Amino acid sequence: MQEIPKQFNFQTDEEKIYALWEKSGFFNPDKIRAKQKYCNVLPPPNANGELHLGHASGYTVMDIFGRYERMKGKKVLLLPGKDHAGIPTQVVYEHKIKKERGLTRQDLGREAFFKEVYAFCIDRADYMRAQEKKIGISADWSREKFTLDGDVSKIAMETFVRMYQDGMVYKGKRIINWCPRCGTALSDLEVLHAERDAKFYYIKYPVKNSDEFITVATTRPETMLGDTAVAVNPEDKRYFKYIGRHVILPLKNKELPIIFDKRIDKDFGTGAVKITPAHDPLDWQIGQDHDLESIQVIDEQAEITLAGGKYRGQGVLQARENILNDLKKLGLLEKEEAIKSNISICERCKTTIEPLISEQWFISVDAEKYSLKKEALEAIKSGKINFYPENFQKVMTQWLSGLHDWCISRQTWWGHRFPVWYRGKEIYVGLDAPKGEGWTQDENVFDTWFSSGQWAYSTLGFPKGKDYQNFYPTDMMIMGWDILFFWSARMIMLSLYRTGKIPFKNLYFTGLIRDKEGKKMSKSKGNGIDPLEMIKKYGADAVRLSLVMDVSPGQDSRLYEEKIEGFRNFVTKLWNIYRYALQSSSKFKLVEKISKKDLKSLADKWIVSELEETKAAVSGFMDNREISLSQTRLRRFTWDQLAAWYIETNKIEKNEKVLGHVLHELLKLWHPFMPFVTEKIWGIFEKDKKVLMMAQWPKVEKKMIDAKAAGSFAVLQELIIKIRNIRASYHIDSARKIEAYTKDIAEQGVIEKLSRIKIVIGRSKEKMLRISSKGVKLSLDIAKTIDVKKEREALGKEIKNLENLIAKTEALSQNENFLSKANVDIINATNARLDEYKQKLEIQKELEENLKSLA
RNA sequence: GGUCGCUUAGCUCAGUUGGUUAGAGUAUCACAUUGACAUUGUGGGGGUCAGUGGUUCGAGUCCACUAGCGACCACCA
Repeated sequence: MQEIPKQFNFQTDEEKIYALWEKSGFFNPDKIRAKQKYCNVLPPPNANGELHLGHASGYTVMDIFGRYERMKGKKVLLLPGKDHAGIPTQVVYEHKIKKERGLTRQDLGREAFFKEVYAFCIDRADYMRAQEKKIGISADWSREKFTLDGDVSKIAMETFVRMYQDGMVYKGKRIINWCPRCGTALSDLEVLHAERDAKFYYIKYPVKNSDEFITVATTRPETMLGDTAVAVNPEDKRYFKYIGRHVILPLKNKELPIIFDKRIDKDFGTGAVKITPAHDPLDWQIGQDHDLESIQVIDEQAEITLAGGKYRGQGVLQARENILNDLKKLGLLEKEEAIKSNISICERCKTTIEPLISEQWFISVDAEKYSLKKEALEAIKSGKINFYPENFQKVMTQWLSGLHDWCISRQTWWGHRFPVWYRGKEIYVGLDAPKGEGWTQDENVFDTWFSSGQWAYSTLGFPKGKDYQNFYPTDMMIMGWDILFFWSARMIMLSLYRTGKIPFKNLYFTGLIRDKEGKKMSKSKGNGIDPLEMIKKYGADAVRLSLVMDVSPGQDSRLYEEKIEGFRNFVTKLWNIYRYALQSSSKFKLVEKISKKDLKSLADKWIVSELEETKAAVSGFMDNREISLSQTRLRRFTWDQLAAWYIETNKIEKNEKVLGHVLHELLKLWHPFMPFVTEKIWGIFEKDKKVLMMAQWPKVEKKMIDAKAAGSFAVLQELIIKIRNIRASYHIDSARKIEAYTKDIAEQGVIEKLSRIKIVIGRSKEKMLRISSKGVKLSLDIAKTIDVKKEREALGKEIKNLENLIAKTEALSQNENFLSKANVDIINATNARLDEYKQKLEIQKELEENLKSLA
């Protein structure tokens, strides 16, 4: 007998198993001989931190599909990478040098800063890679990419150059979102909105040549320094009399035109709005349309500019206070009102965004020569990309439809610097610096999503690389829904433009992992769960299961330690099934193939039949990307059928070959979900074979499906459960063997053992409790122990239930509409069901008679 | 304002193209047990599938509306 520990020792074994897989070489698709291919370019995590649950959950899904496809005999490439993650990484590193050395990036200078951050990222990447391996992802590390790698960068740059040549990028002065803390422009997507308590200030603007006033309401009085008009709705009768007239801007004594624009809501505030084109997106638009001057009064540090006169140099909040005081002195502040207001904040640092006019680079999403927007919409509409869940297709379509030009220049240092050079009024856009003297390179770097948006093909060596030829378009892309717009939409647009093809055939969204209360996990709240700590405590397999089981795509899920613990117990259960097998016989081994001849007992036929049904169901679910359903089905087979019933019968009527076969197939079926424990067990049994990871996914043997055996076994189970039930409700000592009489019975041994009774063949004595399932009857010698009244009540309830069912089913089976419209299979099944109910009813009535006789 | 979700057992969630008497995990209660099982086994209780209406022979599943919750997008001067 082999000695094997009571549970899987994941703490020491996981690392060895991962090393074994790496050594086997099969993470690398070049080592796999197969015609069919499967590729998933993995989303690169930001190379500035730690592996968190979001990564863990995504990787688990990616790995499950990857391992499944590999076992199905495909050349599988899971291509890992890291993202330089422009702004977030810069923010992290700036904090670091401030804290550790008291330095700013300016102290270091651009070049030195970049070098340091680069080294930092490489170091973090090593650290994170080790973490990624812990979750078990079967990625080809030899192909790992970084967004700043030369080849990857070059492709991204080329795309920019081409787009420039195709008239799809332009540089222009526009109102943009400015983060004063990060010191850069941001795209609309990088701006969040938050509701804050604010004040609405009503300010009186004197009307020129009169003693009247027009009152405007604003939450940002400091911007009035840059006002260039007051606008009202053209249908607002209150202001008709001011057509063609002017107001005087207080504090600056400047004449402002009164303009009419239908974008002004006459029911909001006073219906009159101060227009500051330089510091408000809507005002900017109105300013453009009415040819208004833009006066920048707030600078990039969120301080008042020279144009702000005496308020120059003050921070916006300080200026606001001073301006309000001055207005009060002049009697021009009519009133203040507390309101809730939506403000824009920086996604990364939560600083209030200052909208201001700035010269930036933009991608035109709807250019004349090539419309990124239209092409993407069309590709999605054509259904070339399968969305999981499907409704995210709508979300994507809607977002694309309303897409504006995308600001891609960032005034940070960490990232791809624009391949643009200037000399006087000359501009040069190209991959390499232009020849000649006096050129200076554009200071900006690309929005990080511009390079990651090209990840699907830039990592594969577009356009000539072997991987690109082999694996593009990729098969699968998996990400959290929170980066749907940031990433997947941009990947679709940029890939279509650059390669003419969709980047991936399937787009699968995972939900967010929340805490037990459904709250978002975050460092500041301290409610986060560290996946690595959990792996250490419960094992990677348990963590994997807890992240994907009973979870559906795109739907958020909650995670808490008890849940992981439950899955750890399941891993232990699986382990012990194999431990039992090993201990049951010194010769036990896994069996690859069996034939019908090997099936001896009813239980053998039943379990093999169930195995085949399970294989078919699991494969079907997996092909539909239904991870959770696959697992649920497998779990039921493993625990409720195999462990609870078959192994119990196997203790009575051993059939090592059948058990060995079932366990052989079971390991394969579980492997994509629980790679470590299954590989470990496989290694114990199949020392000389290649790794389980490369074993062939089970094929369904239809001829082994045996409905008759399944039916007979169900009868057996019913009888046994009935006896157990009686024992439980009357607390009959488990040691007491109830005597049972019957004329003739199959599977006597199994019934006796599993329900702890002693069967005597022969006529039953008087006053015995009868039980029955289908045609099988047993008389139990416990008439004295039971409460006849209680049993009759229970039986009565059951009889009534059956009668109701029969009435309902009978009505259905005779309904003409049903007969003419329903599918034949359904009709047959309904009739069969009806017969079954009737049979059952008959049995119950017999039992009722029996009970009456006992009273 | 627009869009998209969610609402199923005490809790956390599944529910595959509409078709058995709606499931699992967990919790709880009773009994048993250290026998492959960091426990496990057996059994019980627990749901008018948010509500209303519709389509259908048949609705947890499809449609409409309502309510509550959530998210996203836009805008809020």
